Amino acid sequence: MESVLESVKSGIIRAITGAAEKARAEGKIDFETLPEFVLEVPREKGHGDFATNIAMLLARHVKMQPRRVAEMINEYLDTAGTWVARREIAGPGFINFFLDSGWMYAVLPRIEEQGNRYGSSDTGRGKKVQVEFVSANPTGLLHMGNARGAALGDTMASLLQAAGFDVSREFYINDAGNQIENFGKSLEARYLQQLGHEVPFPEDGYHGQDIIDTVTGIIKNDGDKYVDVDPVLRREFFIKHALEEKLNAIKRSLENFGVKYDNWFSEQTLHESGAIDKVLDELRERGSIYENDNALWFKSTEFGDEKDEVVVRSNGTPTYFAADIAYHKNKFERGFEWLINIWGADHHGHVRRLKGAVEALGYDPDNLDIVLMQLVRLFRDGEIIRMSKRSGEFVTLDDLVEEVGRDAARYFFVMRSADSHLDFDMDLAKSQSTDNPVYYIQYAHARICSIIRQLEEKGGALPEARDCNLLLLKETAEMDLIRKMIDFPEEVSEAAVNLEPHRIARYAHELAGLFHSFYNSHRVIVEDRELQDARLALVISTRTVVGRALELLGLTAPESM
RNA sequence: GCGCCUAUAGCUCAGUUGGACAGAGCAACGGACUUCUAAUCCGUGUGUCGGAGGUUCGAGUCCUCCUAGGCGCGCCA
Repeated sequence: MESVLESVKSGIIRAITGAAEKARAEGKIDFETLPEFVLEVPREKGHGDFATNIAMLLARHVKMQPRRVAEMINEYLDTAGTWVARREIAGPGFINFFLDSGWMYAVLPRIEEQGNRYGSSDTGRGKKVQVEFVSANPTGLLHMGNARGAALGDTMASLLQAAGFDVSREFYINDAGNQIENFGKSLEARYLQQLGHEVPFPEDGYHGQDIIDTVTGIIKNDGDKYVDVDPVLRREFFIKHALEEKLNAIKRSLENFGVKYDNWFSEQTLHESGAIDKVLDELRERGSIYENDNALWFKSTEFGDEKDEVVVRSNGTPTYFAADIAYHKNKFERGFEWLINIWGADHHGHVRRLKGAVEALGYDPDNLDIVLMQLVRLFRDGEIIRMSKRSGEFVTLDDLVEEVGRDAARYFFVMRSADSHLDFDMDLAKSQSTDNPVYYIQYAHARICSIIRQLEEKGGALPEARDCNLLLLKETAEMDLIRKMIDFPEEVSEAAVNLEPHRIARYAHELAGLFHSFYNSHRVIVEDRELQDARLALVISTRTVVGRALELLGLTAPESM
């Protein structure tokens, strides 16, 4: 359904187009095709509710002063039935439109009618999208980078769903390759060490306490029965056992963070099914692969990369990159029309070559978007928490959720755009004060619930917006709040299409701010029953929109605080 | 050395995709609770938009160069 904003704007745009064409028909101005003008909301309130730049764009073609063109168009402009009350020509040639404020009231019955669907749209037209995020190595615990990826990916997916895309959330499990071999060797060494054998620990092994715990668990169940087992079989067992344990822990952590996947995709299956060999054959046929030094290389330089990349090592084993190519082909084969990957910025070097590989396979690389997110720095007591496995100070996702809570953690991770470095202030995230944006937003929701409770205690009934005299809402604070809610559907689809969840974090904060202003200057429960009903309609809608914004961000909407 | 990202108020960051006088939060100061939750609100001001050129009616936004910081440049992932 067309939003309130869209329908008002499209009416004015039609009028502008009509005026330009009429002026041309009467020989006043001459142009072949109308330039792509915009009808936008000016920054300055004094410049009207909407403004168009059509005159400045046309001026270039018709070789007239922009203001003269504006006057011409203004003369032919018929804005009957568009809510436009007044218009002016200003600045270098803008035509500003001032609307009768009545145009805004329609949003309240709209929100009431759509409820939690308000803000959703058909922008995506059911396009199949896959968001792949976190995809952490199943050999360790989830760190801050994974946590930010989880919050960003999950929120993007929610936004895309709201914008009418058919979304699937996926986690790629790196359960194959060198690092897994290494993982197996580490487990094996720990196992033997725990049982008193003097064995060296692998040079690049996994030093964490967590794998010692895993091994202790194995010993508890099976004792020393693997000491005399063939090492290859032994490692195979350890890997299988440990991966399952780790993966379950990762799943639990993410669920605890409010993130649920539609699919967990195992890299190992690509090796076992022959998908990797197949995709390499295909690339070879297409001439994108060559042999050098007994290894196979992908010609990524043909796609703008700095150098070519090995896909099969001289020892015959495929690289991670080879698996990734097969994985992305698999994604397209599953019918996804738009692939979104969320990666840490330290992986940016792989973007070119993966897109190159996608292109080499005959797919459009523009259908693969790789969102790079900058790293997270944790602050506590004003100091950076330096995390390293060696120092032992290592904050995991579980630690973070336990310390600051899931809502604060999720909000802080998405409140900045992905490509800005994130300074995560643990003290601020924990504080239950005005400084904390999470509480600020949730408090707005709780306050509205409180008003409604008060009303019900007094035996009052909730009105329906369409039965209210909404014209009674004419205070600045009321109109600002209504105007903001009108923007919500566009805000959601813009945030979705541009993969910018921070816009919704910001929007929620601004909306809450407008509500708090209103709350402090006007009472809802008042003597005047008609006014009370109109204001109730206003705050009920506000609760819906704040609640929906919180929901999209994956936060709870408390009824009292 | 080459490549990618970043640079906006004292701090942390937005900036409607090229529009009019560049915004918000925090910090600072002063106010507002016998009334729906003061976890709130209302006032007070701050900018060589890192620097230099260019593109045009118009640049924080696009192009080039320079400076500073982060990251990457393995037959690791």
